[in-house]
Amino acid sequence: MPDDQTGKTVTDRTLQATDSTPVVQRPYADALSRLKQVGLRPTRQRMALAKLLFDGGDQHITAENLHGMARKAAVKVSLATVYNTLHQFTDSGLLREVVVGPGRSYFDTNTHDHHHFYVEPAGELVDIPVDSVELSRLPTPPDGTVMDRVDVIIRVTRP
Amino acid sequence: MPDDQTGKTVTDRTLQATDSTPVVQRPYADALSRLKQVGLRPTRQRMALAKLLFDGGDQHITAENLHGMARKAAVKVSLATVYNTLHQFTDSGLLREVVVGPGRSYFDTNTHDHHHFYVEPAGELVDIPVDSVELSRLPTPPDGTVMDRVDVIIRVTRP
DNA sequence: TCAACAGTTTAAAACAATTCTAAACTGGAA
DNA sequence: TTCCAGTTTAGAATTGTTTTAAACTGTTGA
Ligand SMILES: [Mn+2]
Ligand SMILES: [Mn+2]
Ligand SMILES: [Zn+2]
Ligand SMILES: [Zn+2]
Repeated sequence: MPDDQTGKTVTDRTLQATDSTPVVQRPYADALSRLKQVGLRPTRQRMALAKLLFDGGDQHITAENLHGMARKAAVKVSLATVYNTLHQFTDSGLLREVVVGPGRSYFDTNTHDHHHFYVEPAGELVDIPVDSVELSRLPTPPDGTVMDRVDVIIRVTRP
Repeated sequence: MPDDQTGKTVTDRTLQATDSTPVVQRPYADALSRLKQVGLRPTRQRMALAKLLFDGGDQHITAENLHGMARKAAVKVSLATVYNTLHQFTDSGLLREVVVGPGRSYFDTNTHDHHHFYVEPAGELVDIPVDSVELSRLPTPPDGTVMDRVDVIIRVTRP
């Protein structure tokens, strides 16, 4: 049986994640299972990016930002691949894209229904728990269209 | 007394707007008064752009779009000035900027409190009257920040 | 086991939207 | 009129993203 990069098998790490640091564990298994889930080949680059994205808590990240994280983690991946991957992940529901400004788009690892504060001029996104916004009464979409999703962005500043 | 382009004075047209085509009238006076209101010099370019923007009903327009309208109307103005002007108008409250996608930003002549449908992939913005969305319960902004405005964008598609 | 091929990655160029620069111009005060 | 701060402009630069076409690699099935 051929080794992967670490020499550890997937199932090993999956089954032993019982105690300590509960938030992040089984990074390899998690990344792999996510890719399998959506039918994307687990290539070296996608695995590495998936780990960077999904290990640890939710994050709001830009393409450049993720590319920088990859460099720091000594993962060799081109910016084009970072963009490809982010879009593939978004299209398959692993990520959500949040647009806050012209030429400023974040990818959100939290795909649950929730909204955002956008802190200017810092350019920082902060989650709003879904139950702290109540959106009663929504309008009927224009004829011939169907509602895809509702984005609420609350722009805030530091005075 | 020197004529303006049309040979009509401002006050003339202001006072006679009583009947017919009620939506658009006194274009010159309107543009001028808006500029005065916010303390921007009524230059040839700003006046022309103000007319294009504020004559007629509310519109959602891009910079390129407005530049194109200016060309058609035989107004000589550079794209840089169009951008400058749109931002000055936005900063002084004459316009509102609506960001719908990375690298896609619209300027809205309707500055009242209202929301938007964004029709994809056409890239078309449609107003939602404010009273057809009810946003009960808003969250408290993060510490040290103050709420600037709430944007609701409902993304819809034609299936 | 390995050839074959579809899927993937990549450097580099291209692109689109926007901003910057530095020089020319102009509205309006004095 | 003169003068100057404010304005406009062509063109270059920047930013974020997409495209291209060639090289590479995971997976499959002989
Ligand atoms: Mn996208
Ligand atoms: Mn702007
Ligand atoms: Zn989020
Ligand atoms: Zn609008």
